[in-house]
Amino acid sequence: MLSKKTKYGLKALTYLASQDKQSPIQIAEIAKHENISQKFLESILLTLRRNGFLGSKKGKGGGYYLIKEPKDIPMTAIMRILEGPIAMVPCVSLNFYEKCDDCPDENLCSVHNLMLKIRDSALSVYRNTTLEDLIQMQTG
Amino acid sequence: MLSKKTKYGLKALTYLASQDKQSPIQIAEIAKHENISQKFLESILLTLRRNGFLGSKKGKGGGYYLIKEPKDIPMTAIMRILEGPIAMVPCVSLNFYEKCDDCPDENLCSVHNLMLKIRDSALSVYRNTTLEDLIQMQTG
DNA sequence: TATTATCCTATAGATTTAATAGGTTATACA
DNA sequence: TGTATAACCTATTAAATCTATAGGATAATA
Repeated sequence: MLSKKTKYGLKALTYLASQDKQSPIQIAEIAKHENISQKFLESILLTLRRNGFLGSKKGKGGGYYLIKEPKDIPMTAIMRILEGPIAMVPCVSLNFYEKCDDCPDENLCSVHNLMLKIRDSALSVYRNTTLEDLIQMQTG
Repeated sequence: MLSKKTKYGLKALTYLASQDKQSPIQIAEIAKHENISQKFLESILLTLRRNGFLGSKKGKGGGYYLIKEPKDIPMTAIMRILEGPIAMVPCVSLNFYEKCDDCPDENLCSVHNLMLKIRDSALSVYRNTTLEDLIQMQTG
């Protein structure tokens, strides 16, 4: 299951990316528009800022804004920050690898090899999809 | 994340499918061979039996055995029973569809459309992989 | 009738997720 | 300079889910 955190984060990023003006957008506006708990969204946007996706400005007229061009933000990066590993098991994860406690030999593990395929299939989607593509999907 | 339940279930099925003899295999043997808690595995095999994948026999010489040919058991079926929906969000699920509370229009939701692609990519793997293929993967 | 092994329900413990609380800090502007 | 605004930050709670275990009931074998 995709976590609400990731879902809301993606929606917020899409909303920010689809704005014409480059002035900051308030959390409250995004939360209202996307039907998200404002406090929860607050913590999500904070994470995205700390990881270099968003900039922010405090006080009146403040809010959040994208730091990079939507076309330069691949889904792989966003997913890894919000959702964690793209792989379904740590033993096939590129960025979060961990050996299984059971399983003496990964190469002989049927689950390992199946999940390798699943990982690759997901990667091929995420690697070829940027935030800009997400906006396209939205409108068409 | 793939649940332990699914992981263990897949390992058990692979183990059963890779046996030469057609006599029942005891839970204890599978659990030992695959380093799985026997009681936990018990409940998993029970689920698989109730869903028509396994047959069982009680008493001495009893155990579990496959009902169908490994080549006739697609991963889609196993995953849906053990792990639940293949889709990461209910709104793109073929077998477990649910509308999102937020989201007035699915077609305009970027998350929806992204997860549609992810679902399709996973489906293409699961649909083209049977239990027999899992054994092949196992041996290299 | 004793032994074996599955069957079945309930429940406990652990972990993760989702959301809230409550205040702090920085900025704008009158 | 003071007030309103809006992000910043940590901690905590509430709910859900996952993992595992307990303890006996049932059926088959010999």
